[in-house]
Amino acid sequence: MTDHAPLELEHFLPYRLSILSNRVSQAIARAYQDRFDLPMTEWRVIAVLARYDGHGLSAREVAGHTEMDKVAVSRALTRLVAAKRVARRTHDGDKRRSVLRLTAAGWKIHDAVAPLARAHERKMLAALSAEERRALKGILDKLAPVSEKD
Amino acid sequence: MTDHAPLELEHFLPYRLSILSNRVSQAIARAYQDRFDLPMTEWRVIAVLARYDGHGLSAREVAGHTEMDKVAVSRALTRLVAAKRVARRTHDGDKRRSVLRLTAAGWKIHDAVAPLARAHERKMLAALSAEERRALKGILDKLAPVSEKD
DNA sequence: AAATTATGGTTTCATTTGCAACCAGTTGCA
DNA sequence: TGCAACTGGTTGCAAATGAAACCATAATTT
Repeated sequence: MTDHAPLELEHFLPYRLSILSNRVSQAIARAYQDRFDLPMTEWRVIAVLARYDGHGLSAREVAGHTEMDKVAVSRALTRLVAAKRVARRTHDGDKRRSVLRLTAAGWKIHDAVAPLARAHERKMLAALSAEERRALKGILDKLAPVSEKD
Repeated sequence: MTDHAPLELEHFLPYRLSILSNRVSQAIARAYQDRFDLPMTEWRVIAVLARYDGHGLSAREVAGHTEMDKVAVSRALTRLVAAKRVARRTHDGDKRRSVLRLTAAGWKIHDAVAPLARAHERKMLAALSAEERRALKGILDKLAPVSEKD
């Protein structure tokens, strides 16, 4: 019998990362979905519109800040606009661009969900020591570029 | 103007985790897919069958080890068996259970892909210092339980 | 200024994924 | 035994995701 050097999945970094991330995302996604009928994608759009309030971001810019592709953003916006959580106007100088802003309803969702999100993060971080928390930040900073698209 | 305390997505742990994991997974997935017509799910099945060689695992057991749900495993197996990468027999004492084994072709794939996987992991780890690598393991160990299903 | 190329955004279609219902076989128990 | 509850695995259907084609407008080239 040859030595096949089988890979031990449960110690394989990309695998562990994927499992962890999927579990976390799914838990959060379900929470938002159940309480606000708000899929993750839409939450992310709301989050960046809140963050860059007053800038009147375009869909392209939202895509940049959320790391979503433009199709996903477009679909999220369709629903958000329909639900009147986001107001979409057309850019004055460029009729292709949209100009996006949270409505009052959008802000309300944001203000309700943001603390939930933070609580979730805190719960995760609570499992770690202070050094581990610091280390994790550094690690993520270093790994992010490695995984970048060419 | 009220204080809306907007959430900064790019510093939000679950978000960062999700972005990182998705990028990594997708890069790897594409590599396997392109070279071996092997989706991640099927690779995972192969990996655990290789790991528990000789045990004649059932689909249920594969699901357990891969953290995939049984439907995903079933579908992956359909293709793997069709491609003769996995041999499926029926358990002697229990006709519901399948007994799964890698075929020679399955092993060949495994032996080709495993080093690729390891190389990918090495590339990630290379971005980190020795302490960071150690820290990361510990962090993943601690975070995994937090995210567990109830 | 007409023709080309590029950009913001949407639509379409094919594939993937998740969930519930389902089928077959097994176990527990009256 | 015979019936209910359970388990391994598959199927079918609906929603999520991704890639390419597409439309309208803008910028660039000649």
